[in-house]
Amino acid sequence: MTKIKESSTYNANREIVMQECPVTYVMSKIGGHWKPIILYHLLSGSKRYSEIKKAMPHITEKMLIQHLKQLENDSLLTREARPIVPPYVTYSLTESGRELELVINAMASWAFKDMKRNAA
Amino acid sequence: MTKIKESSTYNANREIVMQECPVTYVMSKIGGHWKPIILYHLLSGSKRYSEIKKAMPHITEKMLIQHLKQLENDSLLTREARPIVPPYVTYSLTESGRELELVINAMASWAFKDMKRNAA
DNA sequence: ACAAGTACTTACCCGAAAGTATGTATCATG
DNA sequence: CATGATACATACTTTCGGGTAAGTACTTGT
Repeated sequence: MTKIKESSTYNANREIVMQECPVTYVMSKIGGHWKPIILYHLLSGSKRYSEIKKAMPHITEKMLIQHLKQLENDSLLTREARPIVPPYVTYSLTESGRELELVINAMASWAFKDMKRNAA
Repeated sequence: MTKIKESSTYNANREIVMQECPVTYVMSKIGGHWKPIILYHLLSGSKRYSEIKKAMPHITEKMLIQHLKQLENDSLLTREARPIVPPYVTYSLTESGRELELVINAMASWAFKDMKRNAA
């Protein structure tokens, strides 16, 4: 897990902004290149680690577990490991995570509209 | 304007992801600490540069104009400068920018729900 | 004995985003 | 003639997210 320095303007601003800006709050949970994609793939149901990996060929393993852990910490998904070998680990969305579908849909419909507009 | 190096894995991945992920598309337009706040302040109507600045005490001038220009480039707002001195410049949302209100609302309602859930 | 499969972990590096500090143009006013 | 107001611009530095490459643990199959 990457350590975070506390006393920087960067983080000070981030916190200030977080408290007043729900958009930034959401970004802090699902921002970055990979999180939305992970969530998207889990919207269709629980998946094994290796299944997610297969579904996202461009992500590195480091990034994948890093984000899976962050999403787990943020209570957007849960991890279930069966104590067998080879390991069998599944990830599923929580209530909170599933509710993001509405947000994602709102973003998607704006995005498609905007892409069309800018293409014309 | 910040120059962008083309041949990096980072940007390669970014482009791959952008084409398939509307969420990332939206993020590329309104991501970062400040853009959503700027948009939020403009939702209540056109504002002068100095008014926006006053409304966002923590942002530096560099960040403010940088993001205003990016938002203008992305056609989310328009800039109107009256040729007088001292300068009088106003910023207003475009159609595209105003349509983001729906997205912002979806995000906000999820954020508040999630904040409450995590506080309990 | 050794490779293969699964789900990670760790050390190191690089580039983009954000922040700091200072400078610029124009004119009105004291 | 110098100060203030407005809306920027630019050089430099720090911070953080992301990427590369390699290693780990445990067991089954050959």
